[in-house]
Amino acid sequence: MDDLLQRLRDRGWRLTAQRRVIAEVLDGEHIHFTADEVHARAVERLPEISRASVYNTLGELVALGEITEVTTDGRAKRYDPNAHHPHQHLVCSGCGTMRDVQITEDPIRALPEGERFGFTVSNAVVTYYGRCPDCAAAEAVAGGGTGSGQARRTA
Amino acid sequence: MDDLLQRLRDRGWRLTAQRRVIAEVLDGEHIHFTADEVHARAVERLPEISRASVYNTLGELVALGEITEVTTDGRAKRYDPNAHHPHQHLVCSGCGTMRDVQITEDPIRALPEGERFGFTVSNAVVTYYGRCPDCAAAEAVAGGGTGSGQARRTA
DNA sequence: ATACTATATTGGACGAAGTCTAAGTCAAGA
DNA sequence: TCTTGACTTAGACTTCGTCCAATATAGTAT
Ligand SMILES: [Mn+2]
Ligand SMILES: [Mn+2]
Ligand SMILES: [Zn+2]
Ligand SMILES: [Zn+2]
Repeated sequence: MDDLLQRLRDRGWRLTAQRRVIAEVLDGEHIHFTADEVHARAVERLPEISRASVYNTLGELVALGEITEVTTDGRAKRYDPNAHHPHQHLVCSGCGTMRDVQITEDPIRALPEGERFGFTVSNAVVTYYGRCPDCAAAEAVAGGGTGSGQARRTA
Repeated sequence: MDDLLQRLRDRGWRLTAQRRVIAEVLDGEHIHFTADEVHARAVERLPEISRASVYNTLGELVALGEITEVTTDGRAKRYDPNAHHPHQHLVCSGCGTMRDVQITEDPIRALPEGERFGFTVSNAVVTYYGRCPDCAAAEAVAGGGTGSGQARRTA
């Protein structure tokens, strides 16, 4: 975290209060926040921080490879501070909860040459979808209902 | 295609001009359109068709499993008529072109039990990112430039 | 062929997520 | 301490998508 701030300084960043607070939020709980969730937490420490600064800083951190942008479905992007340790995600289609997972195979190896069409393939994103235990339980209680509808939490 | 209309009729759908036209557009070129691209092409055949109907129908077709919704980055969702033949996608990070690809491994098998956290895992989406030959060529011409910037086409 | 009605369509208002800009502020070096 | 270019800010704006009340119509019953 201090190392992060140092790396940023080394890259010529001005260390503003805003950037410091955003770094703190991302460091605190390493979990997948949306930009607005980051903003909400940043405001607690620095009430006048703007949405624009959060978007700017997150975008810059992504460009530097310090955090990762995760898009699941049509919802808001989430920002993943766990960027130096490559991993994939398991997402609950009921409530949106997201967990880091490690897989055993290198997915790039699963793409044969004949399926590359001359592309230079640089990375693969694997996302698993399913029901988390909570949503499964909620469904059981609801008595085999429609299977849809669920308050949308996310971590 | 006619079979699609038949399947819809069998499911109790009213066969309206709008739905017919949307089915035609999706059938014509099997490629990954956004809702607005579908609308633009539908309008050529049925000028008064509304955006709302396109969204409604696409949503219904997805629910029936007749087409698939594809989200790559933060942009508009794309609709994939190639739904009865499961596949993954290879996306050019330069221009956004998207190609269907077949992979050799079942990605779900690459997720160990210990990494499932009690979820019932139902499917995995694998997306490959890279540079298409055109973008690679354009870069070479530009003489090892920044590597960014590129008009965003998509197929 | 006509009437009926549940289902579908429409335009436009609305909303969420994100981008952009012009004016003001401030971190850091001299 | 002064200076200045990098940074921040509020709010307008864009894009993608949803929702609604009013209207039209596919399919069926008569
Ligand atoms: Mn993660
Ligand atoms: Mn496809
Ligand atoms: Zn859940
Ligand atoms: Zn390309």
